[in-house]
This record gives sequence, C-alpha cells and structure tokens, in this order.
Amino acid sequence: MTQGRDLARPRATIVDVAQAAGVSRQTVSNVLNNPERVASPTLARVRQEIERLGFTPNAAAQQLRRHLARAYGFEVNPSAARRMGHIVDGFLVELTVAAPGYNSHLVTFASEAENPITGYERLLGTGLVDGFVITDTLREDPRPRWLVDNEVPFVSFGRMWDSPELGRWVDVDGRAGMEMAVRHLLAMGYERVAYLGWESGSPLGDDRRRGWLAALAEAGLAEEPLAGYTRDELMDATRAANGLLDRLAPLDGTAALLCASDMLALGAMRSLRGRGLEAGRDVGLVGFDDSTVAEALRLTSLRQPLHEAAHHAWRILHQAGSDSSLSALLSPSLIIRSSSSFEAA
Amino acid sequence: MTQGRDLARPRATIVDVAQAAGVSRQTVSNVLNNPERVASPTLARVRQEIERLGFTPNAAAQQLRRHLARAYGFEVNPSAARRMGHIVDGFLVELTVAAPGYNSHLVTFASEAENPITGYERLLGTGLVDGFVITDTLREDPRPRWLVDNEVPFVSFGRMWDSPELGRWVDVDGRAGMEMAVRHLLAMGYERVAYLGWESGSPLGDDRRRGWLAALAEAGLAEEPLAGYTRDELMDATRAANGLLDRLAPLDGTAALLCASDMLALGAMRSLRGRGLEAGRDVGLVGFDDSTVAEALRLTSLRQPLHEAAHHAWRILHQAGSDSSLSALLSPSLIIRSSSSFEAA
DNA sequence: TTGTAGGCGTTATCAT
DNA sequence: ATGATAACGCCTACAA
Repeated sequence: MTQGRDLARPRATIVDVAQAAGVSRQTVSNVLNNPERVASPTLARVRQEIERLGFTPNAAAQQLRRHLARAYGFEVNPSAARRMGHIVDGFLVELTVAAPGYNSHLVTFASEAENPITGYERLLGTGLVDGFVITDTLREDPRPRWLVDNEVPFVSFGRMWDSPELGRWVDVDGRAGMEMAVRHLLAMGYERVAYLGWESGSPLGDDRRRGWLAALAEAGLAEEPLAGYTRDELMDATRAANGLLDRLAPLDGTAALLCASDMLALGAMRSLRGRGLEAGRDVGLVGFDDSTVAEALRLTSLRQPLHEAAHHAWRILHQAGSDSSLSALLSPSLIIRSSSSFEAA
Repeated sequence: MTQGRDLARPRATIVDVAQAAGVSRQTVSNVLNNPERVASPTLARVRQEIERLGFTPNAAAQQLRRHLARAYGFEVNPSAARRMGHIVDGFLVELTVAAPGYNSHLVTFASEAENPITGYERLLGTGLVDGFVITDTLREDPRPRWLVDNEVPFVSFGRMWDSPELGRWVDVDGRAGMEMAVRHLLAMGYERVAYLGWESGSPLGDDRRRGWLAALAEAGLAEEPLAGYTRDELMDATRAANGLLDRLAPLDGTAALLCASDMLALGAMRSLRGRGLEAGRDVGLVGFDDSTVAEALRLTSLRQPLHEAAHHAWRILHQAGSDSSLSALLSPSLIIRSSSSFEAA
C-alpha cells in the first residue's frame, strides 16, 4: 500500500551541519540543547549553518533517543461531533494553536465503540504520544481510571464528576456562569428569572441549575423558582418553553428565561416568535455556549474560555505527577446581545 | 519544562519478543512485515509471544528506519472554526476514524497568520509527517504550489479553483447538489424556484448558482430567473430573503427558495415566520450543509458525503505521484425534511 | 569548551 | 527459513 518515497530530497542532518561548521556533531547538539556550554563564536557559526542548511532535528530520532514524543493523543468522538456548539472542536483548535508554545503536537485518534480504551492502548503502545487529552467525560467513564492505573499523563477537558480527584482536569464553571447571567438579567430590569434545563441526571445540567438557584437566593427571589426540563432538541425545547412561558406571564419585559444551552434558548426563541413576542423586549433570554447560532440570532450567551482552557491543559500535561491540585475551574464570560438587553438591539 | 518520565514501565521491544520466542529479532520483524517468509510453527510461536507481551512496534524507531512517518499534517484554521456547518471539523473526524485503515495518523497544526507556509515547513522538517491534508483553499492559495514544488504528498479537501490540475483534491459537487434540489422542489409541486446566494466572487457560490440555473434550464424555466445575493450572515440573509419573497409572490405553496447555505436558509426561515408563513407549506426551502440547525429546524438541506470524502482523501495520499486524475468530485445527498415536503411534516 | 563512543528500536541487506 | 550486521539521526555520558 504505502510506498516509501525516499526520493524526496533528503533533509540536512546534524552531521551535515557539523561538517559545514567544522565541529563535531555533538557540538551541534549542544548548540541546540545546551547552548550555554558552547563558546560564543562557535555558537554563532553553528547557528548560521543551521539556518543556511535549513536544518531541523528529526523528530523520530529525538523520540527514539529521549523516550519522549512530545505529542499527545486527542480522541475525536464521531457521535458527539454533530452537536450544536461544537465546543470540543473549538478546544482542539485552541490546543493546536497553543501547542508550539509547549513544544508539542496533537495526534488525533478514535476509539472503537465497544471498548473505549482500545484507541488509547494502541496509540500509547506505539510510543507516538506521551499522554492524552480526554473530553466528553461521562459518569462511570473508564478512561481516567485506566490512565491513572497505567501512569499515563493526561488532562481532561471537563470535570470527572464521579471522582474529581482522579487525575487533573480543566473545566468551565457553569454554575458561576449561570449566576452571572441571572445577575445580569436582574440588573437589566427583568424581575423574574425562570430556568429551562435538561432532564435531570446530567451532572453538567445539575451544576448549571444550581447556579441559577443560588443567584435567585442571593437576590431574595428563591421562593417558587420556576423551571422546565427537556431534552436538548429544538422541538422539545420549543414545547417546554411554551409551557414555561405560560406560567411566566405577564410577558411584558419583566420576565426572563435562562437556558442550559443555546439549543434550548433557540427553542425558547421559536416559542416567543410564535406568540409574536420578541426576545429582549418582551422576555429576557440567555443561552449557553455562544454557538454560531447564538451569534446569528443575537442571543445573549455564556462563552467558554477555550483559549485559556487550552493553555491550562498544556500546563497540566507538562507538569509531572498527578496531584489534582492543578485542576482548574474557569469562568465563562457572558456575551451580551439584544436578547437580554433591549436597548442594545 | 517538560521533564522526561522514563519511569513509566518500559514497553516490550522486539528483542524481548525474540528472546521469549527463542528466535532472532529479525525473525520477529519478519513475522510482522513479511509473514510469508516465516515457517508456520515459528510464526505461531512468535505471534503468541507478541500477544502475551503486548508488544507494539515503536513508531519512532520505525519512522527513523523507514524514513516514513505514516502520519499526515492537518492544518486547523482558527478563523474558519466558528462557521456554521463546521464541515471541516466533520471532515477531520471522518479522516481520523478512517486513518487506522490506512495505517496512518493525523497530526494537527496551525500556521502563522502572516505566512501560511511556515507551519507546513516546520512540521515537514521534523519528519513527523509525510504529507498534508489541506482545506479551505482560497483563490491564489500559495500552499498547493509550494507543496508541489517541494514534492510533498498532499490532498486538498476542496478544489483548487485557480489550477485544478495542481495536485489532487476531493470535493463535493455543489452544482450537482443544487440541480438535485431544484428537481426535488419541482417534483414536490413548487413551480418557481428562486435562489438566495452569496455575493459574487466566491467560486464555491458561483458553482452552486450554476447548478440552480442549469436545473431551471433543464425544466424550461430559465426565463427571468429570480435571485438575491448577500453575505453569509443571518441578518443580511433575512433582509435579502425579504426582498426576494416580495418578488416571488404569490407565496401559496407554488414558490420555493434555494439557498447556498444553511445560514441563508435560516435567514429565509426568519423572514417567512415574520410574515406568518411556514416553510414547506407556503414556500419550499432548501439549504446547504445539513448543519445541526438545519436538522433542528426541519430544513431540507444538502449533506456533504464526508465519510466517502475521507476515504478518497486517504487513497489519494497513499497513491504515489501527483497526476490529478485521482481527484474526485462527490455528490452531496439531499436530506429531505418538512421545509420542502409539507406532507412529511 | 569540544570530541568520542555507544545505543535508543527497528528494518534492509546479505549471508547462511 | 533464519540470522548477523549495519544503519536511520539524535542525545547522554564520559573523556580529552
């Protein structure tokens, strides 16, 4: 199948540089890895030759020698790929952009559906990666346990809800985000804030819901909190929002709806439009994840700090050990659009 | 910064297997790469030891020896990442899932904004990859030229419009998709099909537009084709759709709107709802890319065959040479929902 | 400060 | 059918 094409013009090696600069190959290696050991004139001369020859150390040789790939596996999940928001895709992009700063690369892979560990085992076996970034952690996720047991460095994007101390993670504080959103809505003049969330059982959803409740309590509005729960599907969300809006009346700009996701918020928007109402003016509306659609529909939404999360993840990966004190809970930022601030329309 | 952790329990090497099986390491290598040269009993014994010891060949050593990484670079584009549809993300996922079938891996990387070649040069220099998958090809894209000049294997997802013969690509036939959509709309009973596309200058958009025109001509409906053009933004699309719908009247189920993207179709949907009209029943509506939102809104849309495209891309990468005869234009499939078939609602 | 020797794990070549 | 030898490009130790 794969035919080698050794034909491609051979790249300069450390030996070529050494000869050109009139030094031993070891000196060139030192120039690269321990420049302080090399005398200035030599250093300059070698560096010039490196530049001239366009020499780049061969990664395979380095890996072989160092027993270190400086690369990490990133599992892509075909089933999760088609969700709205695509937060994981964005995280992969940010990790990739940040990678050079950590002398690292990312290798993508997919696990078999039957056994979520196979992909990890195989990739690790080849030595192609030193560790992993895991995402989409579920309850009872077998991956953290396996990684810890095998002493494989890893970082999870998303808390491991079962056992937060099992390894390290970076996550976004949905609860704090929701509190922020409630405070914002109240500040904008909405007096009642209902919640549209997912059916219980999702730790992520429960966390966000708690933020809503906490902010209500803080504002002294905790009696009879109004909420609706549904699947993360547009039609279901529209229906659920309808029910909620009925109970939220009057819809005269004094009520707002806080949603656990942009999809739910989108459903609420449809419901509003069906009644001839407008988000923002008649009912405050806030979503979560700041998807493309939120932007398009001028929906206020909570944006995850993916850039910061990526850098934190790299730092964790490059810090030996597994003490969970490095785990970080980052705050999302509220992107305010006209669905929660009528003047800004 | 990065501290080695050679500590991780060392993996079995080919030598371990050889000793355990009582053969030379070369024989083990043959079992792996040229099993036909090895006698059956030996083969079985060695394989058993491989299994028992959980031996996996070290990728770095193989790369070093073979001058072949069996890995390809995939550039992620931060600025393009937030588009609706996220087709490129989906393609990356499909490529990753298909990769094991081609004994390959994907390494992600990002180029600097100033110089789109830097990332390619660097990654190739390390020998970490044998070639590249490029996406988001623009007019005057310098990458294909550079890759060809440097004899670097690559495949482009998306035609290189300037010079289709420069290397090989896999693309989706937007034109054929649009023809399909028009035929479908006519078959569903809509009698007039207007087009909502992007402002001119995008070869992709022009191609799709041509499909619409061709299908109209085929049906003998080519006189006075009605069209509107705008940016791929929701608000602009809504406005443009408004204008188009005015000219399309009567909107009594005899007219349809074919859109160059789901975003444009979403704008049209908003415009329809603003008039109290319903997509499907009152005006046929078709989008492009089958995004999550299209699914949620029951919007008929053209879906790109990413799975097939991924396999084709791998085949191209594994076929030496650069004759462009391998390039492929794949047909999208029309996902029919209620926005173009009222009965199905 | 610079150079020499050895080996990381694998495979191609050539011999037996 | 199997094995010995050398080499891929680099880095760590040690020696000069």
